[in-house]
Amino acid sequence: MVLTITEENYLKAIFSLGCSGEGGANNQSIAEKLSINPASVTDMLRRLHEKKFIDYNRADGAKLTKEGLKLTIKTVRKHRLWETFLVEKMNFSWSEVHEVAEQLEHIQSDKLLNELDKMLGYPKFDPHGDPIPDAQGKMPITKAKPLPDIEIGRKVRVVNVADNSPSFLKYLDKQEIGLNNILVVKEIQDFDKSVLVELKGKKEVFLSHEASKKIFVE
Amino acid sequence: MVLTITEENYLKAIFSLGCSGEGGANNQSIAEKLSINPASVTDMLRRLHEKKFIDYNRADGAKLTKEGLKLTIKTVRKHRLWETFLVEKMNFSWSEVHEVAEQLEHIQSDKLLNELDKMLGYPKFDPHGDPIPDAQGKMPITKAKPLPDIEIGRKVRVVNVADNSPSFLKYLDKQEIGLNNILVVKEIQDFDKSVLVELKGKKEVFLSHEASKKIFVE
DNA sequence: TATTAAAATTAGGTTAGTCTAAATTATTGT
DNA sequence: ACAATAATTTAGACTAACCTAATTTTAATA
Repeated sequence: MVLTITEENYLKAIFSLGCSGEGGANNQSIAEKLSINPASVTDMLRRLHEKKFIDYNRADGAKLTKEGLKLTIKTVRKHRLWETFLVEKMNFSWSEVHEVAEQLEHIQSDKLLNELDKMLGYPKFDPHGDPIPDAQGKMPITKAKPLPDIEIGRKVRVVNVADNSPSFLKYLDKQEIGLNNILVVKEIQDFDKSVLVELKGKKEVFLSHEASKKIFVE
Repeated sequence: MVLTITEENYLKAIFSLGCSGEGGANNQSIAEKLSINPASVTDMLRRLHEKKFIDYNRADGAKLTKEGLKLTIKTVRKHRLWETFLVEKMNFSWSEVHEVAEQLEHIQSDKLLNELDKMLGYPKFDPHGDPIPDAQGKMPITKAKPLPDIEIGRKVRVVNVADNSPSFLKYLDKQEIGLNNILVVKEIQDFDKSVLVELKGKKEVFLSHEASKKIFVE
């Protein structure tokens, strides 16, 4: 029941690929996510299958088993609690936390995890608006939608961003778009689907279609 | 300049063996400290020597170079700051921190380390009374002595314990001996060198010679 | 249906870190 | 000084994770 750090990272990759889509994760997408060669993935998938953490076949790809899912959700919980800690207690910005949390998520101590949760006031969402599973593995659910799906003229609140890379987050910082900001969708351009939004103080900015798809609002 | 976790652990072992004694650390003592086979140590010492982190020869054993010392002190700093964090902020007892700190000390983030230091108020000693190197690598120095070296009748304060194992620390907890406790040395028994000390509230306890050697007072 | 392209796997190799067993080198007591 | 003992090193092998190159399998298309 004890996973290596590498195994944890594979399961996380399979989890995140499985979430945002159709069936399971295929060999190639996992390889890409972990920045390794597809050939290297095969072996590990076999191992994870033997250990009963995933179901795997060529047709459906890799999918987490119940046991695999449980372990992975715990890793996700750790990752997101640590990110919250870094922002709330250690003066990190949301664009700085990911890399460090990738390390911290592998620390093994249930007591530390529980104390962290308590210290932070049992948060439900991390600094990017991603849901934090509770100690039982339950995730809060929201009905957030990506910005391009919002009707023109509606006033909405940013609740989640679907890309935690420093480059994207720093771009949002520059545009003065942050979690819980209120904004109004003014126009969607026909030719490139870019979105014009009004921020507080009447300031208006254009967001590319690519960027706007990653901004979830309510 | 980037060390693997294993390399960091070797350097820490060499450091701690070099501190409490004569010349350098020999093959066998390192193996014992790391709970591995002496034959496995040889290779790594060669590697660390090649990378200029240690000087090594059969006569003098392994000694850290300036560069090796610098890196090791940083690891020690991290370990002790994390231990302090766990006790001060996360409700850990001094007998619970070591194992988790062994994991946390390998986290790589200068910002996190500095913020940790700041959050804790730049502590000079960890929960076992061990000195915490500052950001420049400087260690506070104390003139603490082991309990058996104290004259009968003197009133002293516990400032450090030289064994961080849970078993020893829990034993001290049972005896109600903790950091900063005031105690009076009443007697040293001839036949087994055990020490009789008076705690606050006039309570008296016997400490074996083994135990008393590990308790440092001022 | 046969060919081509894409995806997955196999084969063989590498590095870090470990092991056991055997061989070598030092140390030490008489 | 020399045998016994202790410490170290070498040799050879293992596992986890990765790689590249070649091959096989599956899917897509003319």
